[in-house]
Amino acid sequence: MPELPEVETVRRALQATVTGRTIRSVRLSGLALREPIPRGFAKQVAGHRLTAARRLGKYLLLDLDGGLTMLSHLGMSGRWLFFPEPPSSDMPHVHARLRFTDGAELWFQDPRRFGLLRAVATERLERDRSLALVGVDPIQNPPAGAWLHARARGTRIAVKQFLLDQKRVAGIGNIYASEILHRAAVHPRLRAGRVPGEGWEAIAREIRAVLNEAIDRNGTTFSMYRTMWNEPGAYGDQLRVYDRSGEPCRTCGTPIRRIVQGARATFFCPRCQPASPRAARRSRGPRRRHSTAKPSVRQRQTRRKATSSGS
DNA sequence: ATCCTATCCTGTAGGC
DNA sequence: TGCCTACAGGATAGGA
Repeated sequence: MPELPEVETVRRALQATVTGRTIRSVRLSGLALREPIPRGFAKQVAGHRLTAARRLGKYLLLDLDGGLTMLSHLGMSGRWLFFPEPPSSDMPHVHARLRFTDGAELWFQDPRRFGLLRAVATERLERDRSLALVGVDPIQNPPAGAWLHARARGTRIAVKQFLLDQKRVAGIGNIYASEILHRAAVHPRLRAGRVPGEGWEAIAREIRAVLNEAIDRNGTTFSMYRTMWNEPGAYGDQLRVYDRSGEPCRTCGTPIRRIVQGARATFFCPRCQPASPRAARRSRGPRRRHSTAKPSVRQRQTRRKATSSGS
């Protein structure tokens, strides 16, 4: 569920609320997530104060004093929930409850249990078996088009799959991969090794633009994602292709198509994202979104709607 | 080495 | 209404 913008939204909320608080005690559900929460977790973190909330790709890093870091991943359905005063009624699928010395609580809820929660010595984070596999973070360290181009040389996987691989660029998931490729005008099935340099320049540009715009809107709520304040993300209105199968492309009106790649849905516009570079050159003439001086009526409406509906 | 498939789990939407 | 199936924002072990 949560991709980089959703995780960043959660990180900011955690940074603003739980840093400075000291953990008094921890209760665990005992159910395994992606892997079991380690037995000693509660004892490790109890008594320590949260000093910072960081993020790497889709991983959240909650630093504690004393050189310890809580490493968490939200998987498909994970949420961190903060309660200044914890509710008396129980909630389902809560796997960890951190109680602070002031009575506030932080809960980790995860119905599908694909998430992750463990404590790692801060100085050993780079060697953590999960984090060690995480590639560059596109917000902290935006990859240049040439860098992506070089990384893609010789690889035969589709460019959509390339963007989903967390070992290269970390944080892009299934929604934003489709969105980035549409805005970059690159067909998702193109082999990454065959995407031309100008394609990678466009992809690099749109990775930054899409992720930053999504962060500005607190992410996308497709079905279950909520911010830590239980509010939906507002980027949903901005989606150009994701989950819009059959609906008109917001750029050219052509019906959006849904295909399956690696058992995941991909959405794209067959006209804006031609299957071959040759076809791309052929069709580039009539509609040049990025070079027209005047935004289209539709673009202006979208912009106005976005600014007026912002929280 | 690289790439692909299946798998973990629950909730929900849509078809009948 | 209820039952059934398909699918969902992720990561990864293991096989090809």
